[in-house]
Amino acid sequence: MQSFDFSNAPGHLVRRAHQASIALFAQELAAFDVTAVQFAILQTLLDTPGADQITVAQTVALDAATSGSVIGRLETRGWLRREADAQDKRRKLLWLTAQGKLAAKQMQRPAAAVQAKLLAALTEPEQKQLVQLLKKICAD
Amino acid sequence: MQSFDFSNAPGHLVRRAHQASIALFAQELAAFDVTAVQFAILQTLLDTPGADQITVAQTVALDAATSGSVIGRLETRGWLRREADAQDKRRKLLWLTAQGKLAAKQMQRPAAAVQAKLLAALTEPEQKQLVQLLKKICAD
DNA sequence: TAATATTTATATTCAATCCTATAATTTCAG
DNA sequence: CTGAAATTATAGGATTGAATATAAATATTA
Repeated sequence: MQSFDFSNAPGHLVRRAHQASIALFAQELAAFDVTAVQFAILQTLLDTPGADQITVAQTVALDAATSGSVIGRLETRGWLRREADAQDKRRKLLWLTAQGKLAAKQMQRPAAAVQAKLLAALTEPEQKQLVQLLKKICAD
Repeated sequence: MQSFDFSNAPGHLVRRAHQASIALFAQELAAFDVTAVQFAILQTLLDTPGADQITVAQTVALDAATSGSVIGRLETRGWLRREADAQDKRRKLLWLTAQGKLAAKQMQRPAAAVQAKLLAALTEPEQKQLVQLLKKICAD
């Protein structure tokens, strides 16, 4: 009945790949009860301690509102703390707690396993190509 | 500080690609105020009128709970109606309304434009390859 | 046939996501 | 310097998404 073939549409495939990625992440990191986005924020703060929320949001590709709520959950969890910037009182700077640092490092191995499993159906060169193609369409 | 390089992680790139896809969809189909998932359900019902919710959910890759709520919104919108199955009273069968059919068909052109724009940064062969690779990792 | 298991739909809960609006600051222009 | 514009954080609302629990109906098995 001439409907749109969304099963081959890249938008639909990307959505399904995202679903698979999220499910794998939850499975592999069940012990931490952490999401992929939370993990990304923790890794960012491992790299750049004291960053402000906006910078972290840009780094992990989130809008300010979303990053605020996710960071709030990480704070409640005791993995990071927010501190007002003395220079610019609008800003809140973010620091991992000791537990946050430890957890963030322990998550790295299972997070790498997620990536491997997500691409398990592809050959080595296909894996590299997929990453390159995705980077191209994600380039701002 | 030896953090995880999520900027090249396929899981993160897939999430960003999904974000881009959703944003493009909202932009190109602003006149319809419809989401990609809602669109997929409408196209499915264009193809298989009278399908039940579970079948539709599987077709568009949604769990039953989510499809139920999305379908409820489409019903409120007047684009489809739910009808109890006389044979199996657990089931509700789905049918597009006249307006639903019309809208679903009018959405096809802008939805195709979304796919084209999503892949605009890629060459023709790259586009085909990305779709093939995504299909591989999405294969159940 | 009766008890059990499965299927379907829905409600609830939580997280992620974005949008808009608002408040508080800071910066910039006149 | 003062008023306008931009920035940062947060609140509220809506949608997508999954998990869980429950209710209703059907199917299967003993």
